[in-house]
Formats: sequence, structure tokens, C-alpha cells
Amino acid sequence: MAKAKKGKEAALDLTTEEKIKNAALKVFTKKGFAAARTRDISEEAGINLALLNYYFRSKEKLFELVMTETLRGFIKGMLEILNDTETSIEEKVEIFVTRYSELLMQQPDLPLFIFHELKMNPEQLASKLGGEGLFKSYFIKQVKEAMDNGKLPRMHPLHFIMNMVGLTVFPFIGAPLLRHLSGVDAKTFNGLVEERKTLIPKWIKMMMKGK
Amino acid sequence: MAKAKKGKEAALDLTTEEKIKNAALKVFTKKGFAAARTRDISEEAGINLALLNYYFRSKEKLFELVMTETLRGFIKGMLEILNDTETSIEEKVEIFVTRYSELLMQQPDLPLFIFHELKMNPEQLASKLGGEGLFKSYFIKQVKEAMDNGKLPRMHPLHFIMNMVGLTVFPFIGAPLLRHLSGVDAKTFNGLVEERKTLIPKWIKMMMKGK
DNA sequence: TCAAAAATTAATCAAATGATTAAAAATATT
DNA sequence: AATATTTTTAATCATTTGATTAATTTTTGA
Repeated sequence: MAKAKKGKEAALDLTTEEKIKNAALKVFTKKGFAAARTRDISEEAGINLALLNYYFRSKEKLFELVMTETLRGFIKGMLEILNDTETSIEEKVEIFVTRYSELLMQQPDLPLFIFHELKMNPEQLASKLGGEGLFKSYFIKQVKEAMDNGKLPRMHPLHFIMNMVGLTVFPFIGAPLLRHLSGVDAKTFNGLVEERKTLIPKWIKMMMKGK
Repeated sequence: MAKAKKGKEAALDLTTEEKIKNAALKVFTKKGFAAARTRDISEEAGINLALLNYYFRSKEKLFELVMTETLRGFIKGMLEILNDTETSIEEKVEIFVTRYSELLMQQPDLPLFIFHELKMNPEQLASKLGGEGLFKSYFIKQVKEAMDNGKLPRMHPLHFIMNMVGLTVFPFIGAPLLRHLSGVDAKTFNGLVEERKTLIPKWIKMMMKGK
């Protein structure tokens, strides 16, 4: 049986399987499923092309695996924030915005990748995803309660989610166009994203004040 | 020389060239450049595959053309709104949000298509795009002036654009995920987007009230 | 140490796909 | 009507690319 090298030098000494998966995520994220060639992935991983199929059977299988793991991680991280019974709505927004802003500054093309592939294959990926729990999260309870108490204007909670996620994520999705139209350089753009970590929570608070 | 059929039955009696371009936009939009096959396009257009190359030389050329036209139209529409000297900031936001919400309800996968392809090929497409004028638009002048007068909190105008566009467009980009996570059906989802036509302008107004 | 199992490689295959070609059909020109 | 030009088609080509195979190397376990 294939034996994983023990985690001595965790970052450097990876299993072939792990090297392939890492490379796959990188290449898929950069090029999208359709444009990514298995040869790109094997090259990025520094392994022979045949090994990819040896370990994962096919490009599709590998993609599905990587994609599912990525999405699961994404949703899990979100649920961790939203299901925290110790934090208020405002705090959850703050935590979400800062955490995901920082994540996305590391991996700026993750959102576009996820949404694009999700569009290409909605049902298949959605099926093996779970995460329907998000709308049974403690956060949603808090929002509904706040609405009952007149603290928030009554509206579909999805609006709240769309606003929070949209304001945070959209700059990364629209970056090429936004930067081209506005003429700002990468450094300035990053500065703006940085600013938004504190701005978005304030904005959301304001939006949700009035009815 | 190729002769365009005169525009008698404009919608039905299209030039072969036009049929191909329409089909191309449809297929590219649905599948993305990489996954779109020239055979898909020729089939969608109801013409022989060879005609595609006869008229447009290559898949790349056809794509570039269709993409450039689409983007130009998009930007042009935006500039029309933003350069109107007769409308206030608030009115511009209203007009933008309603107009583009309606457009996107007709062509929901346009944004994801545009942003994805723009990411794949930022410089090439950006180059033949123009549209840098957006940040010299009358709208930007208005925003800066409002900031000078303390009517708006001082911040980079790009924040304003990102918020307006993001709040409007993100639901369409995130639809598959958002719908899966929230469990709302397509009808409800459309209802929410409809609501947002009036909500977003209000939200923006609120966001921009505070300092 | 040695044989079995697992991992890796180079070479090759087969299907998909963008593009071309040569012939046929349709249209325009005189 | 006759001919030239343009448009369209079917057939084919050449390349790309995901996948397989058979041989080789490495690792494991007795």
C-alpha cells in the first residue's frame, strides 16, 4: 500500500498525492477546469503525467476532489463564524469580512474560480457539498430575532448574506476590470481592499439601521 | 463582396456573419471560451463549421470580436448613465441599479463570463477596450464635489463604484452557491433581485450618509 | 537478502477539436 | 444566358490532450 511520508518537514516533503492535489488546485484556480491541462498540473507538481491518472484516475475525478475539498473548507470556515453563539451579529460581520479579505488577498482568484465552476456544473458539485446548514445557523436565528425586535429591517436574510459576501468578494472578482477602468495600480488596489476590512462592517451596520 | 441581407425582418433574417456572432456570444457566455467548441457555435448558428473560419479566421478572432463588442457595449451603457449632467448622484445610482438588474435578469451569466475571461486575458482585452474615461466621468466629479462639501465621506471613489456594482452584480455571480446554501427556489431568488432594485439605492444612500 | 508490491517513467494511443481544402451551390455581374 | 464571384458544404488534416500500457525503479515485508 502507498505510504504517506510522515509529517516531518510538513511543508516540503509532501506525498506525491498531495503534490498533485496542490498543483491541481493551483492550476485549476488559475486557468479553470476546461483550460487546465493535465500536463500543466503534472509539470506544476513535478511528476510524471501518468502518475496523475495512477492516483486519481482522471482529470474529472481529480477536479471533483479538489473542488469539493475547497468548497467544504470554505463553507466550514463560514459556518464556524456564523454558528458562534458567543458573538453578536456585528462581530460576526467583522470577523467574516476581515478573515475572508485576508484569505482572498492570499488567493485572489479563488472566488472567480469557485463561482465559475459552480456555474458550469451546479447540480453535481452542489450535491456532494452539504452546507445547507448555513441557513439554519445561529447567525440566521440572530438576524431573525433582531428583525422581530425591530433592530433590523425585515427582509429576507439572504439579502444580508449577499451584501456581506458581495461587498467583500466582489473587488476580487472585478479586479481586472475595476483596475483598468479606474487606472489604479495593484498596490493602491490592495490598499483599498485593506481599507474595506473596516469599512464594510460599518457600511453594513448603516445599511441595516434604517428600515 | 458579401452582401448583408437588408433589415426587412430584422430579427429573423440575419446575415450568416450575424448568426455566427450571436451564436458565439451565446455559447461563449454559457461555457466560457475554453470549453466552447467551434462545433457548438456552428450548430447553434445553424451553419457549417467551415463558415465560422471563413468569416472569422479562427475561434480566437471570433471570441475577441464578440468579447470586445460586449464589453464596449457594457462600458458605453455605463458611461451614458455616469456622464449624464442632468442627474444627481442618487439618481445615477437608481438608474444604474435598475437598468443593470433588468439587463442581468435577461442575461444572468454575462457577469461571470466577462469577469472570468477578463481574468484569463487581462492585458489583451483591456488594451482594445478603452473606457478609461469612466474615471473622468461627470459622476466622479459629482462624487468628489460632494466629498468636498462634506456630503459624502471622503474615500476613494472606487469604493463607491465597487459597492454599487458589487451589490447589483454579485447575486448573479453567486447565484448557484447562494441558492444552494439558502435553499431558495429560482422564483424566490428572482423576487429578491427584483427587491434589490429599490433596496440597493437606499442602502447606498445610508452607507454614504455616515462618515 | 530477496521477492513481491508499489511507485514512477517513457512511449504510445485514441478521441476531440480547430482548421483547411476542394468541390458544389448560390448569387452577382456582364 | 454565360461567366465570374461569393457562399456553403463535406471530407480531411494536424495538433492537442486525456488516458493507457509496458517496462523500470523504488520500497516494503518476510
